Amino acid sequence: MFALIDCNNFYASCERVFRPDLIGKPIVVLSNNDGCVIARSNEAKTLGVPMGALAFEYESFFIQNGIHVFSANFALYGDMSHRVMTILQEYSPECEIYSIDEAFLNLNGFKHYNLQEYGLEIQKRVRKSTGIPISVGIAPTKALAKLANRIAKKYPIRTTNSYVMHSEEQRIKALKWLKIEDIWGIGRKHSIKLREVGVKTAYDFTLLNDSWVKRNFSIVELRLKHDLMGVQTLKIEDVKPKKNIATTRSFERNLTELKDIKERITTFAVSCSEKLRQQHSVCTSIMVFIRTNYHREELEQYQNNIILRLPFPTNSSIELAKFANQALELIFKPNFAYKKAGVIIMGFKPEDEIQLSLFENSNPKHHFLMKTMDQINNSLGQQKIKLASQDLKKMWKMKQARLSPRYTTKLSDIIIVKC
DNA sequence: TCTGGGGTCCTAGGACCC
DNA sequence: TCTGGGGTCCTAGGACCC
Repeated sequence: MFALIDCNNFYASCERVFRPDLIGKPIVVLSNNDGCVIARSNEAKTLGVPMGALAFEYESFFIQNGIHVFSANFALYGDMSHRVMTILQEYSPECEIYSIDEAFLNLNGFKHYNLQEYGLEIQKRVRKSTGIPISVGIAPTKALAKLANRIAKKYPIRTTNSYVMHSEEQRIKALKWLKIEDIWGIGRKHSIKLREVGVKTAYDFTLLNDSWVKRNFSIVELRLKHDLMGVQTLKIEDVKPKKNIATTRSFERNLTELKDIKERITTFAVSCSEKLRQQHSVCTSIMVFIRTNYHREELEQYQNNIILRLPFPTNSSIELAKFANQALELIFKPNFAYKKAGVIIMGFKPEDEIQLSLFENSNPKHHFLMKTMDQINNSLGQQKIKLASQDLKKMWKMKQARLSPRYTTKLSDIIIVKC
């Protein structure tokens, strides 16, 4: 059996942990730049706030309905996630952290356990230790555990969100209940295509012919089908080093000047480099993109991207910033109002297996310089040391009007308890 | 005024090899 | 009229996830 554990309304729940006065009250969390809603508490969902609701459109709705609004506080959510995951790892030798708020546990070999009670125990423990409410779905395969979790959320039993799918009858009933577009791994495009051939539920999907599924979709959907049929096809995955690393942002205002965008691109490249060094890799290609605001159709639009193959593999912030700026100059066109840009690095290799080139190589001094920079930034706080071409005056600030404190990661923000 | 950010995997097709 | 057979590697684009 597998368990899928999912934190309920994770970002909203994180905010509530440190604001117990908001228990039972509606909460929404906004995206970067306070643009749109990316998380909602159950109360906010009930009031009818949709996912992705535009903050400026809903401003008065929030006020009228007493909805508490937060800017995204990823420092807090990342740390809370780490705490939850650390606990979950105690409950199985094999744990896959699937996303910031979800994990699979392998429960094969737990057949003498009462899994219903085990699920409840995990739930209680996470709640007690972190304050985060979770849902637990337990079933014979990963895809079915996803489904069991959905049932657990939808039909809580006396305020507990835990469901175990033991029997074949339960499996069939659940599959008949699950709409095709709600299957994990079947998105919008696929569900439209499936509905066209009369497949309305997950159960219908499992009745399809294998080769038809493979031919019309791919091996991924075929594996999913088998997993839904109760045949363990998807396995617990190990953490793998990333294959791409991206830093992309919308700007809080339009940028037209090359020098302004250069500064942003430099900062994005530095951020990518830091993540790259953390996983001890070097990269061989870099992509830079820029775009105008595609939501504003009345303005003249332009977007472009370019991939540079680097003359040598590197993870130096200095070198990657330089290449990123070269790339930018190749695609930048004046007289456009740019709204978003990004840097994506690709083609990773382990940093201790670099193939040296006869002609040009990464500056060996950078290795030590970067190590020192990372150490300083890790101990004294991010961005304490920057490249001079970055924004030294802190001109750029994301719009984060309603940011909560970093309760768990910043010394001055830790709450004080008086007793 | 205002619209997020970061990932993965698969496939078809092209270029190349013998 | 008619044009082999068997491979590998790479990439862009499209689907999906949170």
